[in-house]
Amino acid sequence: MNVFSYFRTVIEDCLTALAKAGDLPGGMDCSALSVEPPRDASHGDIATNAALVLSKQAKMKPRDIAEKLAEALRSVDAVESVDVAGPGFINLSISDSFWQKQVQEVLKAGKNYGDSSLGKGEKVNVEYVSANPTGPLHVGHVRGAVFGDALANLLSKAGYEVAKEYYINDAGSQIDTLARSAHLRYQEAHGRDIGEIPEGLYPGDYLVAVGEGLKAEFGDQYLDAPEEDWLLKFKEFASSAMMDLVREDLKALGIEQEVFFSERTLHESGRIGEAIEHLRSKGHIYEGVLEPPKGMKPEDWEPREQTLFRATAFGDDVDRPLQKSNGDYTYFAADIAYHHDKYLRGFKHMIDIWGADHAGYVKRMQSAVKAITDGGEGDLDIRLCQLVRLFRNGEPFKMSKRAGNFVTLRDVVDEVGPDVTRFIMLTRKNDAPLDFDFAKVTEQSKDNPVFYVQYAHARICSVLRKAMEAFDGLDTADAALSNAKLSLLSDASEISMIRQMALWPRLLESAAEAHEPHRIAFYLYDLASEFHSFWNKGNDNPSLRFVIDGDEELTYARLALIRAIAIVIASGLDVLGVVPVEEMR
RNA sequence: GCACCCAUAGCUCAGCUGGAUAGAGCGCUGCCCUCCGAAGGCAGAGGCCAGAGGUUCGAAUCCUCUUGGGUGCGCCA
Repeated sequence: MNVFSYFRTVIEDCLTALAKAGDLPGGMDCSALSVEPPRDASHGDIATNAALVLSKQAKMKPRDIAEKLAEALRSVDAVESVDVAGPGFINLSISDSFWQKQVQEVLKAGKNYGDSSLGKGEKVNVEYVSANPTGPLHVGHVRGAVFGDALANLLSKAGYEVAKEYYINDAGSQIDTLARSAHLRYQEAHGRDIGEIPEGLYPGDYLVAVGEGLKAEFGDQYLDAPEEDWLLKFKEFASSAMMDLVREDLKALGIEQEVFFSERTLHESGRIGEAIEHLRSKGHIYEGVLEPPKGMKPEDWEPREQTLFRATAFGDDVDRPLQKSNGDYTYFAADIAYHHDKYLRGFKHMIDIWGADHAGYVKRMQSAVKAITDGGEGDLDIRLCQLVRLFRNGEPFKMSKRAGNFVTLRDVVDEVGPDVTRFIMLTRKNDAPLDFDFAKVTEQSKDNPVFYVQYAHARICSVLRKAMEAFDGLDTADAALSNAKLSLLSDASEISMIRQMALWPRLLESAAEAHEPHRIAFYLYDLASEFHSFWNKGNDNPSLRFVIDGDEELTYARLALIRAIAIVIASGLDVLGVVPVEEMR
């Protein structure tokens, strides 16, 4: 149950009742009305701005509305007290018994607690990573990968039908380069000395295995053959080998996308031309000449007539070319066809995750989606992920791309593990740069949020184990715990912990709406913090410990409480794709 | 030149889509603990939310301008 939407309906019911009694006008628009936890705990549990928002419509002073509404709310069962504050806020204090009941709600719902129907089962396509298949994923891909995956999980928990997708950029000149690099390794596999890898080819030794594979596949038939004989075959072989690498890398991070969409197939099937014709039929395509960008003059710029998409009609700054001078389609043209395809597959909502260096591309893609979907009903949100800066013990990490020894995704995951990697990547807003220190992220201390959250979960598991030792035959299954005598949970810090826990459904929804999975990481930190602080109280005051010798009833109620906390932590970690641990090592 | 992103405590960052006296961690100061309920605890100081206007009951949040950083700018993907 979402406590806040519950009280929203309570408040709206009161307004309706007041309207019926003639104390307020009826049929008022309540859409701007908010029901939320007040920032300051001294303002009670729940605050609403109802009186302020309705003042104009009702043609009454906010305080007057507030007094009437407050009076009505006082007779609501779960409401302990009501007061009107400031310009007309209404603050509600909720009874302990209402909060205690939330523990039971969580235990009964389990991991499904907080799941929302916000998305109404609508389809959303989340596309992320989408790197060129020219080598293993490097560290720059990690953040987008984690972000996209967590966002997809988040949306699916919020009631959307989510597809996780990867667009394979296997049509460009990089793939030619890949094939040529592979050909070199193919020669090497036949025992030839290839010397230094020439400038412009990929030097990475991950291609050695590809060379071996090509040898096994084709023998020596292409050793001295002209490029046109083998280029196509080598492209296919190498890029598919690279995609296997990519998939393995992603799997190491716990990511498994269900659709891998090849750009090349768009070119081969004529789909790009179809998409352009579709746009042309709507009048969004023309042949024209672009102005050179002002302020910076490309050296080799010369006016040229080309096929242009009228992006300016959909919010972009300039119209965008769809064909290169050699007749090939531009990357953008293929991307239009790709997004058109997503739309035709039933995705009205699309989300792309890109690196921040592609920011300049956002407007044109969004305008294309508007243009190519019926009545502009498709919506494309593009989330940009900023750089990750690597450190070791505070020292910036040097890497040389030229030597091919860049830091790979696998380097990171192998060293710190997928859970730490994923959590840390989500401890910052996606559009803010992030520092990643190999030493700090694995440190077992309060300063490390991953540890702090995991530790809370592990501590709870350890308390449960301990309780089973202390009380013979104790049933710690959730179903049994939900029958605990929860009214015993009356200490202020117990209620405060429940309050924090009950924020989860609301937080999940707002994070989903905002497409901001990082909020979950911050929430989990706060929830863990509530738990740790209660734990610490038990150090000074033994009566606040979880396991109380000789008082099975109280122990049981506290077990129910912390078990519910553990469920919410695990549930949140699930969204982030992090496995909750049962003990620290 | 143009577009987009960013600017919050000394540092690193949150801030629930416009709510009340702006929060956390680190660092700093002062107390407490040395307990395996180990991988510390409690409290305190610290702010013109870059600056200036505007929108309204109400702005860190929305709009405009300025300053200062980042990214990108026709046939790369």
